[in-house]
Amino acid sequence: MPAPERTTLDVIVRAGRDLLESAGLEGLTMQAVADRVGVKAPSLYKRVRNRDGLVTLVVEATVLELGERLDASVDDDSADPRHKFVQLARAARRFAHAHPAGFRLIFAPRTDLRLDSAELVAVSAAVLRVARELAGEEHALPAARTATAWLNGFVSMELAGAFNLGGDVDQAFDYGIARITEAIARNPE
Amino acid sequence: MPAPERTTLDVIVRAGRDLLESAGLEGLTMQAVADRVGVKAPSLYKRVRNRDGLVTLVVEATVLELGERLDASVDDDSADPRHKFVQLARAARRFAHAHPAGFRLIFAPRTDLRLDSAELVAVSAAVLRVARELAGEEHALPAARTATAWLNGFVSMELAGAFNLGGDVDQAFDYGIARITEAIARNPE
DNA sequence: ACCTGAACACCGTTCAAGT
DNA sequence: ACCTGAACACCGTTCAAGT
Repeated sequence: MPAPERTTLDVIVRAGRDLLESAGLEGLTMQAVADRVGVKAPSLYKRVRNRDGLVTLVVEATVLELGERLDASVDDDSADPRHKFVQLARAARRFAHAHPAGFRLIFAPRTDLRLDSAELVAVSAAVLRVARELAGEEHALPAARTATAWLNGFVSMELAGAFNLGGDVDQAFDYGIARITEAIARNPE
Repeated sequence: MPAPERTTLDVIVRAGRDLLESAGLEGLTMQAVADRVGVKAPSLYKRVRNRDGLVTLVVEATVLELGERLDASVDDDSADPRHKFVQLARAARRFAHAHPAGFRLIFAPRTDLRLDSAELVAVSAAVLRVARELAGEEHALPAARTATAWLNGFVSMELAGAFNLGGDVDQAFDYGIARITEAIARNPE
């Protein structure tokens, strides 16, 4: 009486992420996930506590991938922290465009859903490193927070369509990067 | 064969806003709203197209109130645009703390829900006015966008608990205001 | 040890029937 | 003209029964 495993937690989370992007959070149903992975809905409860648990796993996977993308985006050889900061910001925005629903969920979590601090640290690592170069050791944390807040705010407003009123959004983004960089840099010139 | 009106659209929207804050978006159900206003769920469809329509009305009412609060927060007699900006930012944050779920919904809208530009203009009016004083006529729009993005980002991160890692959040907010003001002001000194 | 069908509670929505 | 009960489709979740 063995029992063939007909799916995997990884496959389930992958299906969840795909559904989130293609059908929104409300389209991420247990039945839809089950269909995708070729199983009946009740079977999912063998790998996942419940729907909220699955959503949490989806968000965590998204945060982890974002962290990797950010890490990979900075050119460590560069001596110009301003340029590194631009690279970081552009990479984050690119990720948000590629995974809008997942990105939104990171900072607009459902009431009950709370991110592990480990994951948050993972995303902040790259930002903190560049912020340290840019603002100096003792201002690194507030500088990183200010930059992250602006970036998150800009992108979520963009995704929400709040910039429809005219003007080139790419240009507005670059303007914002320049201003924020200047604001947090040690010696703006 | 008349028909006594047993509720009002206003009462329904009010109930929706209360439920949103006390029970979250998923607690804002047609049945819960119906219970609150003393009617059965199907009757709500006389005043509201469907649940999404109700949520839209709730968000619009929230945006309108935020706009009023922002307008009321700036001291028009003051000659110091920097101070006006601080007042604006603090008022927005106060509003977000008082209506966290509603505030989140403004810039993290559901997929299908789109804000009327009229409402967006209402909120931005006060911000644009101060931005004009601060950054000059031709930089007013990008300055207002940069400031709004930071503010929205800071508050949503705060509401999401992303600042738990230590440090005084009030202090971080004031630090951020100062930096952003400096970044968008015409003549930072 | 995993999978499924059946069942339950709950939700959004429609509609015929009441007043 | 508004209100309601009944009904339907859909969802999350549990659990006994299969292999």
